[in-house]
Amino acid sequence: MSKANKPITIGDIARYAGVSPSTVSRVLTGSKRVAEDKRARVLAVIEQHQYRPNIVARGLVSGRSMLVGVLVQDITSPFFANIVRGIEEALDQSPYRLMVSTTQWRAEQQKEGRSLELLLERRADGLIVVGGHIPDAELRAVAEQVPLVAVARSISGLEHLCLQVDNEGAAYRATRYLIGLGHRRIAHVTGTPDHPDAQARAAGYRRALAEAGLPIEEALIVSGQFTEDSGFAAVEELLIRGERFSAIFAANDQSAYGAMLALFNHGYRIPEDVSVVGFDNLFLSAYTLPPLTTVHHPAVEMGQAAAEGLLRMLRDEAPNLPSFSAELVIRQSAMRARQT
Amino acid sequence: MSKANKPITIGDIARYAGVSPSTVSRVLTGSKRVAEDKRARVLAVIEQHQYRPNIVARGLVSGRSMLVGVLVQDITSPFFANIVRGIEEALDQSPYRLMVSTTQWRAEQQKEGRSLELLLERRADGLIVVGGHIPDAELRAVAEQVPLVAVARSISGLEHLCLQVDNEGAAYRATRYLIGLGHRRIAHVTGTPDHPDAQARAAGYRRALAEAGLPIEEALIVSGQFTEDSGFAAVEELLIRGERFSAIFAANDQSAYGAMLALFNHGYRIPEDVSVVGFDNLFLSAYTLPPLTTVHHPAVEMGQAAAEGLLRMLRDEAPNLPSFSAELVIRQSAMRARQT
DNA sequence: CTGAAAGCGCTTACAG
DNA sequence: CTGAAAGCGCTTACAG
Repeated sequence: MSKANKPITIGDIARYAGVSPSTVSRVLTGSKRVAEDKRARVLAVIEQHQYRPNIVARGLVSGRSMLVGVLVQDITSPFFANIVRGIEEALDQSPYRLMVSTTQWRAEQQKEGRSLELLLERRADGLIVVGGHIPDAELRAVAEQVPLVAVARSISGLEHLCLQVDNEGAAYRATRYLIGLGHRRIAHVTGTPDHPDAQARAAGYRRALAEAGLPIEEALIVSGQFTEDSGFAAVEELLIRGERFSAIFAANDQSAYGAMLALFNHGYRIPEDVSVVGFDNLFLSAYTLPPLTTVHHPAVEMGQAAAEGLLRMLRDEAPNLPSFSAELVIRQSAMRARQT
Repeated sequence: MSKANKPITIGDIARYAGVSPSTVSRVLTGSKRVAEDKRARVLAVIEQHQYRPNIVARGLVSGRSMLVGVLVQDITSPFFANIVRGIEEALDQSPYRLMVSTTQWRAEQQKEGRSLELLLERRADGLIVVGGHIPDAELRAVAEQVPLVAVARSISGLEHLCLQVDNEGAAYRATRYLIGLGHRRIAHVTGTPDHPDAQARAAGYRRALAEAGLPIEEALIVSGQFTEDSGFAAVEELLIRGERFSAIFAANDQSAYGAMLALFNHGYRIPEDVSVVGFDNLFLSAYTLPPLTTVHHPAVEMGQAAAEGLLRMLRDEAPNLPSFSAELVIRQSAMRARQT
């Protein structure tokens, strides 16, 4: 089991090439001119021995780990996974690597903070926070010490470091679309009630109704948790209570999937009997039966933009985060309301 | 933008506490006895200054990075994401952190090797390979240098380091189930043709047919890529060719989703007109319409087991990977064949 | 129990 | 252009 062959060091290379370690270092970093013949000799020896500089040691002297910490709520959620993918793509061109830590399945909030600790302890040069529930104050404190950017969550006081879509506006447009289709009784499955995005989307829903002169019926607003099963349970509840509605606006696609299953189980057809609109446009939403009409949330692009912003901060430039809009993608889960 | 306050070091703590750095180190590592009063003093100063030891420096001395590299084909695929989640859960209890690198979207294979390079360069203490297409030979070479474990892929010659389910057997049982339901013309959407898992599943399908005395019709076997769109295209092709079949066994859930959409678009009902069975039991498969009958692939558990095995290797113990079985989960996408 | 010293593998002024 | 020296922040024998 013992891996006897200890890695070869810069000193070994220097010896083999008949130069000093400093010179080897110089050809490695390209920092200064080195005589052509020596450079060639060093390169040959490196190639021959498959030498790879020890980034850890390099990091000690530079004071940088060349690691970007990513704190993600749940890597298993397709939306967050896409953000991470975007981050990884953007970081690939850079010398930075990704160190990830998941937080969601850590029951208590304290553990979430613990994830942060771990990343910091490892001397991540920068941090990208993806969703999650770490208190704003804590994040503000961290941002004092290390470049930080947040995706899909807001941090009050640090708005310029947060990448988000206009949730309220997008939810407003989604609801308006349903109203335009003639629906008058539109139910809403909210996201996790204390989540800012959930609140913003619910606000957009309410505004659309109000502007159209439609009554806002609290009985049609049921709270979910941004999950499939909570969407399922929410619609079950609506159905059991005997509420009347011809459309549902779900706070995200996952809860829309659950809503659709509840409808299906009760024998309702989508969209003939009830229209459903989601939010996020997960990849799978193009494959539900019927394909889901939803708001496109550009997760991959946001992840990329966040990483690029962080890279900028790492170079001591301004983060300069772009803004993204979320457009409605019309598929087949919503249709014109039947005459009532 | 400059983060002026440079991190405080063990030397600072020593000075403040009036002891030597060695002593501080000793209370930190708990390596040797330290007088109670000094220990208390040091601890107080550490607490007061929020000191966190520099793991990079520590790593230089110990020769370990305390980082586990995870090479994953595609973090965006729910199946792989679940494996990563399992890995993370298992590593959480340990002092190791996760460094991930994705490979799939790097077009050429060379780039996939590059991901490996990057992880090695960072001196990952161990590696977990999740899927992917890095050549076996390359992986065997890497395994010589650093503890390595593979999940959801095989490496010939390194079978004891690979965690896999019995793909052939599970596919066999899934197909048998369909046969038991009275289906005689069962189509198969394969996975990526050169992928071992895809081959094993196709072999299981063929064996079930053969054992039941059913003819194996090559026209009913269409190749997919383990993706939604490839499943869609495969079934489209079947339908356009006018093939007759009453059931489909898809090599994985994602291609089953695509297959279902193609069926839906052509007006076929599931399972009344055609039964569909998938493989993986992704979380979402409980929410498709109708819920998908599929083979449960214990991704999270496999990820955990892989991480635990690696942790064992890191302690110079035998990997001792457990074996997992994949059982059929019966839901509503398959039903008894109609009399023909 | 505890401090001074050496060393982990690199990089970077400092002198030639 | 290039080598010797110092130092990055820690840990670990080595002496007391």
